[in-house]
Amino acid sequence: MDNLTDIALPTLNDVARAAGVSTATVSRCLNRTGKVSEATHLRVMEAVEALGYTPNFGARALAAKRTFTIGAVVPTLENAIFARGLQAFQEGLNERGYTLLVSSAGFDPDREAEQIKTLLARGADGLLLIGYDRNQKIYETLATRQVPYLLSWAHRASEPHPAVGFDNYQSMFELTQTVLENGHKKIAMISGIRRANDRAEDRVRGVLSAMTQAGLDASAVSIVEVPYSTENGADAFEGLMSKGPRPTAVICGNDVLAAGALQRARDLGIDVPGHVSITGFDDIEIADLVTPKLTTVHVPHREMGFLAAQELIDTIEDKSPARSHLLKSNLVIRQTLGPAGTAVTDN
Amino acid sequence: MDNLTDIALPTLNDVARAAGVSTATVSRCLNRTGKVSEATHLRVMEAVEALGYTPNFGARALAAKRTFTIGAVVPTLENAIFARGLQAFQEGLNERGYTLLVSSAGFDPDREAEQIKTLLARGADGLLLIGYDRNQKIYETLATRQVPYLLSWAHRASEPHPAVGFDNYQSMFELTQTVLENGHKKIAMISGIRRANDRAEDRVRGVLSAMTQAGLDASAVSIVEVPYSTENGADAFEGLMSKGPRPTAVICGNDVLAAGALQRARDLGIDVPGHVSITGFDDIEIADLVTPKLTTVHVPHREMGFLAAQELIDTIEDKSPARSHLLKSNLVIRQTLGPAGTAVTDN
DNA sequence: AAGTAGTCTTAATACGAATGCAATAAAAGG
DNA sequence: CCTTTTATTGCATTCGTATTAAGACTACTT
Repeated sequence: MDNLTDIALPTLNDVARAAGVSTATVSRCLNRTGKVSEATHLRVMEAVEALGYTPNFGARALAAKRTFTIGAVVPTLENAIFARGLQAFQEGLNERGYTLLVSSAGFDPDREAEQIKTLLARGADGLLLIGYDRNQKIYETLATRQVPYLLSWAHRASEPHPAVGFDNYQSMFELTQTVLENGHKKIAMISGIRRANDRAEDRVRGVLSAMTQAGLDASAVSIVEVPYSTENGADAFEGLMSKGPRPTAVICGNDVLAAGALQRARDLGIDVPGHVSITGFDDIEIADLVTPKLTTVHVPHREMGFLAAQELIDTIEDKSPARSHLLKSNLVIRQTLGPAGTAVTDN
Repeated sequence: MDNLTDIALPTLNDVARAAGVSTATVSRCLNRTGKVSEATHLRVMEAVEALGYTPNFGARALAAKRTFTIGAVVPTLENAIFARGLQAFQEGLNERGYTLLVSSAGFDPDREAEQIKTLLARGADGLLLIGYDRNQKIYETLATRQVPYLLSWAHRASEPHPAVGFDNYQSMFELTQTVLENGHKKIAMISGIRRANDRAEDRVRGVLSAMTQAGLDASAVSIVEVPYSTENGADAFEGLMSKGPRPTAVICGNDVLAAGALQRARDLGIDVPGHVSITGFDDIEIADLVTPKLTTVHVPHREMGFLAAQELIDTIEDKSPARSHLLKSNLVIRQTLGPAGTAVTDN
């Protein structure tokens, strides 16, 4: 009666005994590997059911050196765009019998490295990482241990690492072209922190490059760099509007920053897009909910997540090198972008 | 040269050999358990560093029957409110050396049960679950296996399960009282699906109860039940406004539904709060970004996550039964709630 | 009837880390 | 200098599952 206080989980052995077979046979039943007669299979499954047996994950990983687990390290889960991409990724994995292990690194390279190590120690069969920028050592570790990995959320033709993503530079380049076509000449940008973040970096480059190509002075663009948050977007916007000559368009590194900018514009009584145009990037739900609706770049998050899942699993199972895929983003013209100079300058 | 193709990870054994000690000693160094002399400790740590050793998670779990892992199953990660609460929860866990394993069940009870099983098989030392409503069998399994668990996001004095959360019923009751104080009599509600969701259920009860207490006919409240999404919120709102006598206030089950309703109101040219008042629940970022800003109930997500982490770990380590904590939510009066009957009825 | 080719099963071992118990070395006491 | 005591360290076993090589049994061929 005393040892009722520590009921042990049923093990393979228990199932084997209950079914009157060896553990090897039970194992084979559960993994659909090798031949097992119909009758035995049935008997085993009944025992499994009766005992409520669940395989011990640790033991299984130890013995098989496979976990059917994929690890993903994202910068943050607080931005809906990653949460959504991950959702699709997870669906893709589940379809093929894999489980997703997520962790977020808070845009901190050291924490990312740590999380990757943890994921590897947990026996992840493959890894999904966001973007290219990270310590070279991490890539070396991955290569040494022969862990299949895939980068996402970015795609640079010049990089050797396999990636399923879109071109941040090109996307922002095109958005900026559209802004310029609206007659804007004084442009400002609110960017995320570029250090250790190739996506932020590429987006800034896209803006500057479009300026230069249009014959404008790229160095005249005021760039404010802040961590992604609405609060920071709002403050950065206010800063831009309060000192020096006002820009007629503020290009934001993502929708979160843009939403913050828009909110502050409203609070300050600055008309958008009458006085200032604002653009975002990502096309998260919020872009369509704010007033006026945000002009932004739609990122194919679901497609990206799904395709990444397929590609990564293919790599793991075929042991073939992963292939890169370039997906298309597209402009979503809504309401926050308007022609320059239609409003009276109240400065 | 051939076997360079399959480089094995360093094991405890490798470290032991490199440091010239036994595996037992290395293990003790790594776990700060038992006595190890300063000198050996140093030597071992150097070997660990040199080999880039990381303990094998599966093996460790198998031998120690502890994983320092907490599993959490949330309905969805697409709603920012869970993502944020989880963020705080994770921080609380990390502080005490635990790791978080998240999975989302998409509001599907069967998937939730499945995810719980998976988490247990993975050796989670404890579980965080959202709300009370789930199959009794799950609670039985948890009790049998003696897995510490904690519920969150809800708190009902009447339930025996340990929970760190707030009172959904009471919160909505108070919000509704405030709505009624604004003179509203014709109320409608857009709720999430109530089946297998005690939070949604309690929120509806809160509304009806406040009506009754104010001497109004609760059965006159039109309740539309839809899965949480802005799209559904928008459609539900349009439905409410197009048939029958229009309500003067629409109470939404959460901010996502409310944001959708608000968006559709704008698209239909219905003034908020002039013609209709709208309220939300959760107080996610979006509530402050939409125009007009959403009147809602602020949920103490960070406090909840943090406290849940502490409580759960205490339970695991002290093996004492978990204690429940009732946290306070509070009304956030913004702009979408106004007095009833100020606008001309255009119906 | 015996050999043969299969088909199923089992016994035994490996996987990597933790830990109770035994052993050793060093320090203290006499 | 020998006996106790104490501080470290090592040996050997354990955890639960996968898997290989070998054994048992069946059915078939000749």
